[in-house]
Amino acid sequence: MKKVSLKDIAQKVGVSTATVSYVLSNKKCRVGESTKQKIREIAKELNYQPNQIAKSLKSGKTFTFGLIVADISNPFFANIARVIEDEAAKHDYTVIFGSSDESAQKSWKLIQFLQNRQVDGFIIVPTENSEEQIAYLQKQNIPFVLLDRYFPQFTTNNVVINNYEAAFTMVSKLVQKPESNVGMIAYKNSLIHMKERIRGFEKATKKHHRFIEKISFAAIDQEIETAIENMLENKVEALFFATNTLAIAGLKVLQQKQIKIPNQLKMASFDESEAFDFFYSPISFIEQPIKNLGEAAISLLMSEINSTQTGKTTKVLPAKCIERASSK
Amino acid sequence: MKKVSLKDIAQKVGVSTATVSYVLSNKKCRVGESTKQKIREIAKELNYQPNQIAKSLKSGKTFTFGLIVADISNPFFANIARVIEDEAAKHDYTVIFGSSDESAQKSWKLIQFLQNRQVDGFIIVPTENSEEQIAYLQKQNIPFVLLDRYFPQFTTNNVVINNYEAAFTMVSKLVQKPESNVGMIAYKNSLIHMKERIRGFEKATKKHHRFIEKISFAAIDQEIETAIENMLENKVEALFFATNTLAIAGLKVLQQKQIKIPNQLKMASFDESEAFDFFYSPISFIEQPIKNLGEAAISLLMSEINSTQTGKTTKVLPAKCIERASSK
DNA sequence: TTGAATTGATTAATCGATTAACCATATTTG
DNA sequence: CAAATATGGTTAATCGATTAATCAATTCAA
Repeated sequence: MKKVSLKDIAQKVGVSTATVSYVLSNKKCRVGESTKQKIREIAKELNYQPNQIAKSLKSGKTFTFGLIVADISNPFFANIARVIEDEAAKHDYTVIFGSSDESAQKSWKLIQFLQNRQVDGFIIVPTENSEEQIAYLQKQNIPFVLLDRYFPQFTTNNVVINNYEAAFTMVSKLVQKPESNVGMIAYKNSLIHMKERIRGFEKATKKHHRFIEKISFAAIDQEIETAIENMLENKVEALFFATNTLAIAGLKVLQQKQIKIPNQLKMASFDESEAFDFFYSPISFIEQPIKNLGEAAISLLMSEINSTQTGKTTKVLPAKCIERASSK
Repeated sequence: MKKVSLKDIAQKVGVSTATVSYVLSNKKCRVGESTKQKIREIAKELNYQPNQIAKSLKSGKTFTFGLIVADISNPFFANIARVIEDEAAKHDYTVIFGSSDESAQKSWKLIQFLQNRQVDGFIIVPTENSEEQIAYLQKQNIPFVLLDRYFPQFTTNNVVINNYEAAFTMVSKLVQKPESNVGMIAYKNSLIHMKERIRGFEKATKKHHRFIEKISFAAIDQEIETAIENMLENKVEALFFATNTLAIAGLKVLQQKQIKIPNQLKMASFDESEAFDFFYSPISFIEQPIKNLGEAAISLLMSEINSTQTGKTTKVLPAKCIERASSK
């Protein structure tokens, strides 16, 4: 069965499509009450649903946002996606999402793909080496907000957390004994959020012997094992993980090696994970304000779209250190 | 800067938009080599990107699927969404998703929303009381596949797991001592997947004293506590959870009450969770073949769209019982 | 040399909804 | 009573890409 269009209603009522359009869109226009009623009646009877594609073509607006995250199957991003979905719905927007897998190439493909579908704006968790993509969006005057990370050299709308302070605070608590060996496991990644987390770690460990291992996103499982082994060889007494994914992978190795936490090794991590709660000694972690992040992103994007703001805004939200058994 | 259209290229080259369209879509049509070259050149220079909205309006196809899951922030659905995204991309389709929160009303809104955006097909995790929605899609001849659950009274394309067998197998292992008290915590939900899981539990506990508590999805945290307390009062020796969400919520209560697993209480659950691995006695669980589920769903949907199949198909995939310390 | 065939490109309709501009009647107003 | 103003609608262009139908100019065959 083909979809019902304005034309079908117009024919059945015996008026032009224009009249039908005026009535159904409640435009203040001169149409007789009886015709109005009849049109509404028939529209309901045929269960008329306006074709948004046609509307979009005419109006140039799709009421759709593109959301590009690193990986939707990562709980952090899935949760953010959920918040963004809900917030967007409040403004009658839908969300189309895609995962970049931290690959600039995939990210670029997604941007083009979504742009061809005329999304009204983007929320992007940018990958390494995606600077030209950001420049492109800027040049095209497409509204967008960067999330979780950004490029300091560009003036863009950003929503991030205070990575440096959060890392500093957490690590300070973790490594109270000076002169001891301490370690951090991070991603091999030049993006600001990672740099800031490392900077926070370094600031907090000035008086320690520190070891930093950098893992590449694409080969976590392989690289994490050697990284952990190196840490153990260096006899670190405290270990800080830059993300939940790294921590989970690391914990698996530590468990295999039967390292007791926190007795043999104290630890803490960025981000949440249900697993952290159920570990025999609950893992200390830095809780990101996911709901606020999503809300801020949509709010910024909306004001960008409605051009209610001049210039660009960077929102820095505070993360919370949750100290538990693993770091004491 | 406005987007580049066929018209812009046509003007710059000095030909009609028709010619440009023929050249850029590689239609076998009589156009001179020199004009072809020039058009391609200018198109590249202006970075022409076809407007998919316009294409869609003309062709009636959007190369977009609508995916409705219960909750994208649930790892099970997030993982499935990821697989579906990747599989769809292989066929050059995008995915628009939404969360129904197990509410038929929200689900209906999403369906209408997505249909107005002319998605070419749906993958739906149906909620309770959404039978009319399924009937509607059938009447409208819209291609769709039901995932995780389905309605036996409708002949539809379904992709599910063998809930009954999986539950039976797992529970059989869990409750080897006959005559003992055993319990199951499920959702208050009449959908087939839940019924089947309960049926499997009942089949495996014929010779036991069994207790079943049913929790409503919207109030897990409140209801799970009393449910667990009831179980403890009834002195159950083994407890089976119908989903990972229930298990996680239940474990939190059990931990509060300092119940030792499996010494005081053996347990197992449906679905995976990272938390299961890190619990002091790793939780036994039923592993769903997420990748296969997503692949099967897209594969069915594609063959429905290309009408390469007659009639409807139900794919039942086997789930795997992973036995670990918690159930021994 | 004239009709047929080939080449290279244009015209115009179409998808569905919107909306400025216009056209009939009917009703007031001066 | 003629001119002005409402009232109730219709026409046609538009958004951008596609494509059947057509046209003009050239080349070829008879």
